[in-house]
Amino acid sequence: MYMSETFDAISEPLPRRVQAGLSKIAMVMRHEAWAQDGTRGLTPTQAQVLALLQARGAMRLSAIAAELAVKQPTASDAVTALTRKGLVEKQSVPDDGRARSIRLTEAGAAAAAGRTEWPDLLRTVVADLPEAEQAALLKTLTRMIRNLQQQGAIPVQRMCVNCRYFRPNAHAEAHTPHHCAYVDAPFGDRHLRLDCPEHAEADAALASANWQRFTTSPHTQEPGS
Amino acid sequence: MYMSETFDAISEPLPRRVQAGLSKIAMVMRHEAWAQDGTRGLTPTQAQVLALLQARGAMRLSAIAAELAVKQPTASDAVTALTRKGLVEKQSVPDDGRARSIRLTEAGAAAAAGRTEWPDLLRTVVADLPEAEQAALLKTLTRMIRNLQQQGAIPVQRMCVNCRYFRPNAHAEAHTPHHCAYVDAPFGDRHLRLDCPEHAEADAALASANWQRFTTSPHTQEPGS
DNA sequence: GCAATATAATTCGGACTCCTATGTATATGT
DNA sequence: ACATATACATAGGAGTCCGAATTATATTGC
Repeated sequence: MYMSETFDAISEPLPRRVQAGLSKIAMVMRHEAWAQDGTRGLTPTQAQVLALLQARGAMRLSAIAAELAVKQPTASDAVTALTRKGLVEKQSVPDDGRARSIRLTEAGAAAAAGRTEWPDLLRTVVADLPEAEQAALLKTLTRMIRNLQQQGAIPVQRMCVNCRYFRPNAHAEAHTPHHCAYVDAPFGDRHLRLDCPEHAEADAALASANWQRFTTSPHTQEPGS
Repeated sequence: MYMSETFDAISEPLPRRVQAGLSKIAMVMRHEAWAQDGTRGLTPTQAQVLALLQARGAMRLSAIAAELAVKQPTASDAVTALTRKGLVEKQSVPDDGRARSIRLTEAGAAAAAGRTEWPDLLRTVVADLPEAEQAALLKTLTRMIRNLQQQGAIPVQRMCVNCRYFRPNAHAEAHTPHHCAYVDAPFGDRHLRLDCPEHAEADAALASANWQRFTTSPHTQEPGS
Protein backbone atom coordinates (compact mmCIF):
# COMPACT_ATOMS: atom_id res chain seq x y z
CA MET A 1 0.00 0.00 0.00
CA TYR A 2 2.28 2.79 1.16
CA MET A 3 5.78 3.56 -0.01
CA SER A 4 9.23 2.31 -0.65
CA GLU A 5 8.98 0.15 -3.71
CA THR A 6 12.63 -0.64 -3.20
CA PHE A 7 12.23 -2.44 0.08
CA ASP A 8 8.88 -4.00 -0.69
CA ALA A 9 10.39 -5.47 -3.81
CA ILE A 10 13.64 -6.82 -2.40
CA SER A 11 12.60 -8.03 1.04
CA GLU A 12 11.06 -11.20 2.29
CA PRO A 13 7.37 -10.55 2.90
CA LEU A 14 6.55 -8.99 6.26
CA PRO A 15 4.74 -12.03 7.71
CA ARG A 16 7.72 -14.20 6.92
CA ARG A 17 10.08 -11.88 8.74
CA VAL A 18 7.75 -11.68 11.71
CA GLN A 19 7.58 -15.44 11.77
CA ALA A 20 11.36 -15.62 11.73
CA GLY A 21 11.45 -13.32 14.74
CA LEU A 22 8.94 -15.44 16.62
CA SER A 23 11.07 -18.45 15.76
CA LYS A 24 14.06 -16.92 17.45
CA ILE A 25 12.04 -16.16 20.54
CA ALA A 26 10.75 -19.72 20.54
CA MET A 27 14.30 -20.96 20.28
CA VAL A 28 15.35 -18.97 23.30
CA MET A 29 12.38 -20.25 25.25
CA ARG A 30 13.25 -23.84 24.47
CA HIS A 31 16.86 -23.27 25.39
CA GLU A 32 15.95 -21.54 28.64
CA ALA A 33 13.54 -24.30 29.47
CA TRP A 34 16.29 -26.90 29.19
CA ALA A 35 18.73 -24.84 31.19
CA GLN A 36 16.29 -23.90 33.94
CA ASP A 37 14.19 -26.97 34.40
CA GLY A 38 17.23 -29.12 33.80
CA THR A 39 18.74 -28.02 37.09
CA ARG A 40 15.56 -29.19 38.78
CA GLY A 41 15.70 -32.56 37.09
CA LEU A 42 12.82 -31.78 34.75
CA THR A 43 12.54 -31.63 31.00
CA PRO A 44 10.60 -28.80 29.36
CA THR A 45 7.61 -31.01 28.62
CA GLN A 46 7.43 -32.20 32.16
CA ALA A 47 7.62 -28.63 33.42
CA GLN A 48 4.76 -27.72 31.09
CA VAL A 49 2.64 -30.49 32.48
CA LEU A 50 3.27 -29.29 36.01
CA ALA A 51 2.44 -25.71 35.06
CA LEU A 52 -0.75 -26.84 33.38
CA LEU A 53 -1.91 -28.84 36.35
CA GLN A 54 -1.07 -25.95 38.63
CA ALA A 55 -3.23 -23.59 36.57
CA ARG A 56 -6.09 -25.97 35.95
CA GLY A 57 -6.22 -28.54 38.71
CA ALA A 58 -6.69 -32.24 37.99
CA MET A 59 -6.91 -33.16 34.32
CA ARG A 60 -7.27 -36.20 32.18
CA LEU A 61 -4.42 -37.39 30.07
CA SER A 62 -6.17 -36.66 26.80
CA ALA A 63 -6.86 -33.10 27.95
CA ILE A 64 -3.21 -32.63 28.80
CA ALA A 65 -2.17 -33.95 25.41
CA ALA A 66 -4.59 -31.63 23.63
CA GLU A 67 -3.48 -28.64 25.65
CA LEU A 68 0.20 -29.25 24.94
CA ALA A 69 -0.48 -30.06 21.30
CA VAL A 70 1.15 -33.48 21.46
CA LYS A 71 -0.20 -36.98 20.92
CA GLN A 72 -1.43 -39.08 23.80
CA PRO A 73 1.59 -41.37 23.95
CA THR A 74 3.87 -38.37 24.41
CA ALA A 75 1.74 -37.01 27.23
CA SER A 76 1.61 -40.48 28.74
CA ASP A 77 5.43 -40.67 28.65
CA ALA A 78 5.77 -37.35 30.43
CA VAL A 79 3.18 -38.19 33.05
CA THR A 80 4.81 -41.55 33.68
CA ALA A 81 8.14 -39.83 34.26
CA LEU A 82 6.53 -37.33 36.62
CA THR A 83 4.76 -40.11 38.49
CA ARG A 84 8.07 -41.89 38.95
CA LYS A 85 9.52 -38.65 40.31
CA GLY A 86 6.60 -38.40 42.73
CA LEU A 87 5.34 -35.07 41.41
CA VAL A 88 1.96 -36.18 40.10
CA GLU A 89 -0.43 -39.02 40.81
CA LYS A 90 -3.22 -40.75 38.93
CA GLN A 91 -6.64 -41.56 40.29
CA SER A 92 -9.43 -43.37 38.57
CA VAL A 93 -12.50 -41.35 37.72
CA PRO A 94 -15.80 -42.57 39.23
CA ASP A 95 -18.03 -42.23 36.18
CA ASP A 96 -15.56 -43.50 33.59
CA GLY A 97 -13.45 -46.52 34.33
CA ARG A 98 -11.16 -45.98 31.36
CA ALA A 99 -10.11 -42.48 32.32
CA ARG A 100 -7.64 -41.43 34.95
CA SER A 101 -7.49 -38.06 36.62
CA ILE A 102 -3.97 -36.70 36.99
CA ARG A 103 -3.12 -34.21 39.69
CA LEU A 104 -0.15 -32.69 41.47
CA THR A 105 1.19 -34.23 44.63
CA GLU A 106 2.39 -31.89 47.35
CA ALA A 107 5.93 -32.16 46.06
CA GLY A 108 4.62 -31.43 42.56
CA ALA A 109 2.74 -28.36 43.71
CA ALA A 110 5.87 -27.11 45.42
CA ALA A 111 7.96 -27.72 42.29
CA ALA A 112 5.39 -25.93 40.12
CA ALA A 113 5.24 -22.99 42.51
CA GLY A 114 9.03 -22.80 42.63
CA ARG A 115 9.20 -22.63 38.88
CA THR A 116 6.82 -19.69 38.64
CA GLU A 117 8.81 -17.61 41.10
CA TRP A 118 12.10 -17.61 39.25
CA PRO A 119 12.39 -14.54 37.05
CA ASP A 120 13.45 -16.27 33.90
CA LEU A 121 15.29 -14.62 31.05
CA LEU A 122 12.37 -14.18 28.70
CA ARG A 123 10.24 -12.65 31.38
CA THR A 124 12.86 -10.02 32.10
CA VAL A 125 13.20 -9.30 28.41
CA VAL A 126 9.45 -8.73 28.16
CA ALA A 127 9.50 -6.67 31.33
CA ASP A 128 12.16 -4.43 29.77
CA LEU A 129 9.80 -3.40 26.99
CA PRO A 130 7.95 -0.11 27.44
CA GLU A 131 4.68 -0.88 29.16
CA ALA A 132 2.56 0.29 26.24
CA GLU A 133 4.45 -2.09 24.01
CA GLN A 134 3.85 -4.97 26.38
CA ALA A 135 0.13 -4.23 26.29
CA ALA A 136 0.14 -4.00 22.49
CA LEU A 137 2.03 -7.29 22.30
CA LEU A 138 -0.48 -8.95 24.59
CA LYS A 139 -3.31 -7.76 22.41
CA THR A 140 -1.59 -9.00 19.27
CA LEU A 141 -0.93 -12.38 20.89
CA THR A 142 -4.59 -12.54 21.89
CA ARG A 143 -5.54 -11.99 18.30
CA MET A 144 -3.19 -14.67 17.05
CA ILE A 145 -4.29 -17.18 19.66
CA ARG A 146 -7.93 -16.65 18.84
CA ASN A 147 -7.15 -17.15 15.20
CA LEU A 148 -5.32 -20.38 16.00
CA GLN A 149 -8.30 -21.57 17.99
CA GLN A 150 -10.65 -20.92 15.15
CA GLN A 151 -8.47 -22.94 12.87
CA GLY A 152 -8.67 -25.77 15.36
CA ALA A 153 -4.91 -25.71 15.94
CA ILE A 154 -5.30 -25.37 19.71
CA PRO A 155 -8.20 -25.99 22.07
CA VAL A 156 -10.35 -23.05 23.08
CA GLN A 157 -8.58 -21.00 25.71
CA ARG A 158 -10.00 -19.44 28.81
CA MET A 159 -9.38 -15.95 27.51
CA CYS A 160 -11.30 -12.73 28.12
CA VAL A 161 -12.25 -12.52 24.49
CA ASN A 162 -14.02 -15.89 24.71
CA CYS A 163 -15.74 -15.10 27.97
CA ARG A 164 -19.38 -14.58 28.75
CA TYR A 165 -18.49 -11.74 31.11
CA PHE A 166 -16.41 -9.77 28.63
CA ARG A 167 -17.71 -6.35 27.54
CA PRO A 168 -15.16 -4.95 25.08
CA ASN A 169 -14.93 -1.19 24.62
CA ALA A 170 -17.78 -0.53 27.00
CA HIS A 171 -16.21 2.58 28.49
CA ALA A 172 -14.91 5.87 27.15
CA GLU A 173 -11.74 5.81 29.26
CA ALA A 174 -8.81 5.17 26.96
CA HIS A 175 -6.86 3.18 29.51
CA THR A 176 -9.65 0.92 30.68
CA PRO A 177 -12.16 0.65 27.87
CA HIS A 178 -13.27 -2.92 28.64
CA HIS A 179 -15.45 -4.26 31.38
CA CYS A 180 -15.54 -7.56 33.21
CA ALA A 181 -19.06 -8.37 34.32
CA TYR A 182 -17.79 -11.06 36.66
CA VAL A 183 -15.88 -8.77 38.97
CA ASP A 184 -17.85 -5.80 37.66
CA ALA A 185 -14.80 -3.66 36.97
CA PRO A 186 -13.33 -1.81 34.01
CA PHE A 187 -10.02 -2.91 32.58
CA GLY A 188 -7.66 -2.34 29.65
CA ASP A 189 -5.67 -4.29 27.09
CA ARG A 190 -2.88 -4.58 29.60
CA HIS A 191 -5.15 -6.64 31.82
CA LEU A 192 -6.30 -9.10 29.20
CA ARG A 193 -6.06 -12.68 30.36
CA LEU A 194 -5.22 -15.73 28.34
CA ASP A 195 -6.14 -18.24 31.02
CA CYS A 196 -8.60 -16.90 33.54
CA PRO A 197 -9.80 -19.16 36.37
CA GLU A 198 -13.18 -17.38 36.38
CA HIS A 199 -13.71 -17.90 32.68
CA ALA A 200 -17.13 -18.99 31.46
CA GLU A 201 -17.51 -19.70 27.79
CA ALA A 202 -19.65 -17.32 25.74
CA ASP A 203 -22.03 -18.66 23.14
CA ALA A 204 -21.03 -18.29 19.50
CA ALA A 205 -23.12 -15.21 18.82
CA LEU A 206 -21.83 -13.26 21.79
CA ALA A 207 -18.24 -14.31 21.14
CA SER A 208 -18.46 -13.15 17.57
CA ALA A 209 -20.10 -9.83 18.43
CA ASN A 210 -17.55 -9.21 21.17
CA TRP A 211 -14.70 -9.98 18.86
CA GLN A 212 -16.01 -7.52 16.33
CA ARG A 213 -16.29 -4.81 18.93
CA PHE A 214 -12.92 -5.63 20.42
CA THR A 215 -10.96 -5.54 17.19
CA THR A 216 -12.48 -2.36 15.87
CA SER A 217 -11.32 -0.47 18.94
CA PRO A 218 -10.08 3.02 18.12
CA HIS A 219 -6.68 2.06 19.52
CA THR A 220 -6.23 -0.52 16.85
CA GLN A 221 -5.83 2.12 14.21
CA GLU A 222 -2.38 3.54 14.61
CA PRO A 223 -0.32 5.04 11.87
CA GLY A 224 1.51 2.12 10.27
CA SER A 225 5.13 2.60 9.40
CA MET B 1 0.68 3.83 37.06
CA TYR B 2 -2.75 4.30 35.54
CA MET B 3 -6.04 2.86 36.69
CA SER B 4 -7.89 -0.20 37.77
CA GLU B 5 -6.50 -1.18 41.12
CA THR B 6 -8.81 -4.16 40.97
CA PHE B 7 -7.18 -5.80 38.00
CA ASP B 8 -3.66 -4.79 38.83
CA ALA B 9 -4.11 -6.36 42.24
CA ILE B 10 -5.70 -9.64 41.24
CA SER B 11 -3.91 -10.46 37.99
CA GLU B 12 -0.66 -12.12 37.17
CA PRO B 13 1.85 -9.41 36.26
CA LEU B 14 1.71 -8.25 32.65
CA PRO B 15 5.11 -9.68 31.61
CA ARG B 16 4.09 -13.07 32.91
CA ARG B 17 0.91 -13.07 30.88
CA VAL B 18 2.78 -11.95 27.80
CA GLN B 19 5.28 -14.72 28.34
CA ALA B 20 2.44 -17.22 28.63
CA GLY B 21 1.11 -16.01 25.29
CA LEU B 22 4.50 -16.37 23.65
CA SER B 23 4.67 -19.86 25.10
CA LYS B 24 1.47 -20.83 23.37
CA ILE B 25 2.76 -19.50 20.09
CA ALA B 26 6.00 -21.40 20.59
CA MET B 27 4.00 -24.54 21.26
CA VAL B 28 2.11 -24.17 18.02
CA MET B 29 5.36 -23.61 16.15
CA ARG B 30 6.86 -26.76 17.56
CA HIS B 31 3.75 -28.74 16.76
CA GLU B 32 3.57 -27.38 13.23
CA ALA B 33 7.22 -28.12 12.74
CA TRP B 34 6.69 -31.77 13.61
CA ALA B 35 3.62 -32.05 11.45
CA GLN B 36 5.08 -30.29 8.43
CA ASP B 37 8.66 -31.42 8.37
CA GLY B 38 7.60 -34.84 9.52
CA THR B 39 5.91 -35.49 6.20
CA ARG B 40 9.23 -34.70 4.53
CA GLY B 41 11.13 -37.04 6.79
CA LEU B 42 12.77 -34.26 8.75
CA THR B 43 12.72 -33.35 12.40
CA PRO B 44 12.33 -29.70 13.41
CA THR B 45 15.98 -29.36 14.32
CA GLN B 46 17.06 -30.75 11.00
CA ALA B 47 14.75 -28.37 9.19
CA GLN B 48 16.24 -25.50 11.15
CA VAL B 49 19.71 -26.49 10.09
CA LEU B 50 18.65 -26.57 6.46
CA ALA B 51 17.01 -23.17 6.77
CA LEU B 52 20.09 -21.74 8.40
CA LEU B 53 22.41 -23.05 5.72
CA GLN B 54 20.06 -21.74 3.06
CA ALA B 55 20.15 -18.26 4.56
CA ARG B 56 23.84 -18.17 5.38
CA GLY B 57 25.68 -20.52 3.05
CA ALA B 58 28.33 -22.92 4.33
CA MET B 59 28.89 -22.85 8.07
CA ARG B 60 30.97 -24.58 10.66
CA LEU B 61 29.41 -26.93 13.10
CA SER B 62 30.13 -24.74 16.10
CA ALA B 63 28.49 -21.78 14.38
CA ILE B 64 25.40 -23.85 13.68
CA ALA B 65 25.25 -24.94 17.30
CA ALA B 66 25.59 -21.35 18.52
CA GLU B 67 22.94 -20.11 16.14
CA LEU B 68 20.42 -22.76 17.17
CA ALA B 69 21.27 -22.33 20.85
CA VAL B 70 22.16 -25.99 21.35
CA LYS B 71 25.38 -27.71 22.36
CA GLN B 72 27.81 -28.98 19.77
CA PRO B 73 26.94 -32.64 20.15
CA THR B 74 23.30 -31.90 19.39
CA ALA B 75 24.24 -30.01 16.25
CA SER B 76 26.59 -32.81 15.34
CA ASP B 77 23.75 -35.34 15.68
CA ALA B 78 21.49 -33.33 13.41
CA VAL B 79 24.17 -32.78 10.81
CA THR B 80 25.05 -36.47 10.85
CA ALA B 81 21.42 -37.36 10.21
CA LEU B 82 21.22 -34.83 7.37
CA THR B 83 24.43 -36.15 5.88
CA ARG B 84 23.03 -39.66 5.92
CA LYS B 85 19.93 -38.35 4.15
CA GLY B 86 22.15 -36.73 1.54
CA LEU B 87 20.95 -33.19 2.22
CA VAL B 88 24.22 -31.68 3.47
CA GLU B 89 27.89 -32.46 3.08
CA LYS B 90 31.04 -31.72 5.03
CA GLN B 91 34.26 -30.45 3.57
CA SER B 92 37.50 -29.81 5.35
CA VAL B 93 38.57 -26.21 5.63
CA PRO B 94 41.97 -25.34 4.10
CA ASP B 95 43.36 -23.15 6.88
CA ASP B 96 42.11 -25.23 9.80
CA GLY B 97 42.40 -28.97 9.73
CA ARG B 98 40.10 -29.45 12.73
CA ALA B 99 37.17 -27.59 11.28
CA ARG B 100 34.69 -28.79 8.72
CA SER B 101 32.53 -26.62 6.56
CA ILE B 102 28.96 -27.84 6.21
CA ARG B 103 26.89 -26.94 3.20
CA LEU B 104 23.72 -27.94 1.40
CA THR B 105 23.82 -30.49 -1.35
CA GLU B 106 21.57 -29.91 -4.33
CA ALA B 107 18.91 -32.10 -2.79
CA GLY B 108 19.30 -30.16 0.45
CA ALA B 109 18.89 -26.83 -1.31
CA ALA B 110 15.74 -28.13 -2.98
CA ALA B 111 14.37 -29.36 0.33
CA ALA B 112 15.12 -26.03 2.00
CA ALA B 113 13.49 -24.10 -0.81
CA GLY B 114 10.45 -26.36 -0.74
CA ARG B 115 10.03 -25.69 2.93
CA THR B 116 10.02 -21.93 2.52
CA GLU B 117 7.32 -21.99 -0.11
CA TRP B 118 4.66 -23.76 1.89
CA PRO B 119 2.41 -21.22 3.58
CA ASP B 120 2.51 -22.67 7.05
CA LEU B 121 -0.12 -22.07 9.68
CA LEU B 122 1.74 -19.53 11.75
CA ARG B 123 2.59 -17.47 8.72
CA THR B 124 -1.05 -17.23 7.74
CA VAL B 125 -1.97 -16.27 11.29
CA VAL B 126 0.57 -13.46 11.21
CA ALA B 127 -0.59 -12.44 7.76
CA ASP B 128 -4.14 -12.14 9.08
CA LEU B 129 -3.11 -9.42 11.51
CA PRO B 130 -3.70 -5.83 10.43
CA GLU B 131 -0.58 -4.65 8.68
CA ALA B 132 0.16 -1.95 11.23
CA GLU B 133 0.05 -4.59 13.93
CA GLN B 134 2.47 -6.81 12.03
CA ALA B 135 4.89 -3.90 11.79
CA ALA B 136 4.52 -3.10 15.48
CA LEU B 137 5.09 -6.75 16.32
CA LEU B 138 8.21 -6.84 14.19
CA LYS B 139 9.56 -3.81 15.99
CA THR B 140 8.81 -5.31 19.38
CA LEU B 141 10.51 -8.54 18.37
CA THR B 142 13.50 -6.56 17.20
CA ARG B 143 13.70 -4.95 20.59
CA MET B 144 13.48 -8.26 22.38
CA ILE B 145 16.05 -9.92 20.18
CA ARG B 146 18.50 -7.11 20.69
CA ASN B 147 18.01 -7.38 24.40
CA LEU B 148 18.66 -11.12 24.23
CA GLN B 149 21.84 -10.49 22.29
CA GLN B 150 23.08 -8.05 24.85
CA GLN B 151 22.53 -10.60 27.57
CA GLY B 152 24.60 -13.04 25.55
CA ALA B 153 21.68 -15.43 25.17
CA ILE B 154 21.99 -15.55 21.40
CA PRO B 155 24.76 -14.58 18.99
CA VAL B 156 24.64 -11.14 17.40
CA GLN B 157 22.13 -11.14 14.58
CA ARG B 158 22.44 -9.56 11.18
CA MET B 159 19.69 -7.08 11.95
CA CYS B 160 19.20 -3.54 10.70
CA VAL B 161 19.60 -2.18 14.21
CA ASN B 162 23.10 -3.66 14.42
CA CYS B 163 24.13 -2.53 10.97
CA ARG B 164 26.68 0.02 9.90
CA TYR B 165 24.33 1.24 7.18
CA PHE B 166 21.34 1.84 9.43
CA ARG B 167 20.15 5.44 9.87
CA PRO B 168 17.14 5.33 12.21
CA ASN B 169 14.59 8.12 12.07
CA ALA B 170 16.51 10.01 9.45
CA HIS B 171 13.41 11.16 7.58
CA ALA B 172 10.27 13.07 8.41
CA GLU B 173 7.98 10.68 6.53
CA ALA B 174 5.96 8.75 9.07
CA HIS B 175 5.83 5.57 7.01
CA THR B 176 9.50 5.43 6.07
CA PRO B 177 11.47 7.26 8.72
CA HIS B 178 14.61 5.11 8.49
CA HIS B 179 17.30 5.00 5.87
CA CYS B 180 19.54 2.22 4.61
CA ALA B 181 22.85 3.65 3.43
CA TYR B 182 23.70 0.42 1.64
CA VAL B 183 20.90 0.59 -0.91
CA ASP B 184 20.48 4.31 -0.20
CA ALA B 185 16.74 4.14 0.30
CA PRO B 186 14.27 5.11 3.00
CA PHE B 187 12.30 2.42 4.81
CA GLY B 188 9.93 1.87 7.72
CA ASP B 189 9.46 -0.45 10.67
CA ARG B 190 7.62 -2.83 8.40
CA HIS B 191 10.82 -3.35 6.43
CA LEU B 192 13.10 -4.06 9.34
CA ARG B 193 15.22 -7.14 8.79
CA LEU B 194 16.35 -9.63 11.33
CA ASP B 195 18.80 -11.43 9.04
CA CYS B 196 20.02 -9.27 6.20
CA PRO B 197 22.52 -10.69 3.70
CA GLU B 198 24.05 -7.25 3.22
CA HIS B 199 24.56 -6.71 6.91
CA ALA B 200 27.83 -5.20 8.11
CA GLU B 201 28.37 -4.89 11.81
CA ALA B 202 28.42 -1.42 13.30
CA ASP B 203 30.97 -0.53 15.96
CA ALA B 204 29.75 -0.27 19.52
CA ALA B 205 29.42 3.50 19.57
CA LEU B 206 27.35 3.69 16.40
CA ALA B 207 25.18 0.75 17.44
CA SER B 208 24.43 2.35 20.74
CA ALA B 209 23.68 5.78 19.27
CA ASN B 210 21.46 4.20 16.62
CA TRP B 211 19.58 2.23 19.19
CA GLN B 212 18.93 5.32 21.20
CA ARG B 213 17.58 7.15 18.19
CA PHE B 214 15.56 4.15 17.06
CA THR B 215 13.81 3.53 20.33
CA THR B 216 12.91 7.12 21.02
CA SER B 217 10.98 7.32 17.79
CA PRO B 218 7.78 9.35 18.05
CA HIS B 219 5.83 6.24 17.03
CA THR B 220 6.92 4.45 20.14
CA GLN B 221 4.80 6.68 22.31
CA GLU B 222 1.24 5.57 21.89
CA PRO B 223 -1.49 5.88 24.46
CA GLY B 224 -1.20 2.76 26.61
CA SER B 225 -4.39 1.01 27.56
C1' DG C 1 -29.25 -58.15 26.31
C1' DC C 2 -25.30 -58.44 23.55
C1' DA C 3 -22.44 -58.17 19.62
C1' DA C 4 -20.24 -54.26 17.01
C1' DT C 5 -18.00 -50.16 17.46
C1' DA C 6 -15.94 -46.18 19.74
C1' DT C 7 -13.00 -44.11 23.23
C1' DA C 8 -9.22 -43.55 27.25
C1' DA C 9 -5.22 -44.79 28.16
C1' DT C 10 -0.92 -47.82 27.77
C1' DT C 11 2.75 -50.14 25.57
C1' DC C 12 6.16 -50.91 21.87
C1' DG C 13 9.73 -49.80 18.55
C1' DG C 14 12.27 -46.37 16.25
C1' DA C 15 14.42 -42.00 15.08
C1' DC C 16 15.85 -38.11 17.15
C1' DT C 17 16.93 -34.35 20.72
C1' DC C 18 19.44 -32.88 24.24
C1' DC C 19 22.62 -33.19 27.77
C1' DT C 20 27.56 -34.27 30.15
C1' DA C 21 31.79 -36.38 29.80
C1' DT C 22 35.41 -38.10 27.14
C1' DG C 23 38.33 -38.85 23.12
C1' DT C 24 40.98 -37.39 18.90
C1' DA C 25 42.94 -34.45 15.93
C1' DT C 26 44.93 -30.07 15.04
C1' DA C 27 46.42 -25.14 16.43
C1' DT C 28 48.65 -21.92 19.16
C1' DG C 29 51.61 -19.84 22.83
C1' DT C 30 56.08 -19.87 25.10
C1' DA D 1 58.77 -29.17 21.48
C1' DC D 2 55.42 -29.10 24.98
C1' DA D 3 51.53 -27.65 27.31
C1' DT D 4 47.19 -25.89 26.48
C1' DA D 5 43.27 -24.59 23.88
C1' DT D 6 40.02 -25.49 20.18
C1' DA D 7 36.98 -28.12 16.56
C1' DC D 8 34.67 -31.78 16.17
C1' DA D 9 33.24 -36.80 17.09
C1' DT D 10 31.64 -40.37 20.01
C1' DA D 11 29.41 -42.68 23.89
C1' DG D 12 25.83 -43.14 27.14
C1' DG D 13 21.46 -41.86 29.23
C1' DA D 14 16.89 -39.72 29.92
C1' DG D 15 13.32 -38.05 27.37
C1' DT D 16 10.48 -36.41 23.24
C1' DC D 17 7.90 -37.39 19.65
C1' DC D 18 5.55 -40.31 16.49
C1' DG D 19 2.51 -44.37 14.46
C1' DA D 20 0.66 -48.85 15.36
C1' DA D 21 -1.01 -52.28 18.22
C1' DT D 22 -3.20 -53.49 23.03
C1' DT D 23 -6.22 -53.45 26.88
C1' DA D 24 -9.99 -52.01 29.25
C1' DT D 25 -14.08 -49.77 29.49
C1' DA D 26 -18.32 -47.20 27.24
C1' DT D 27 -21.88 -46.63 23.97
C1' DT D 28 -24.80 -47.96 20.18
C1' DG D 29 -27.77 -50.70 17.26
C1' DC D 30 -30.35 -54.34 16.78
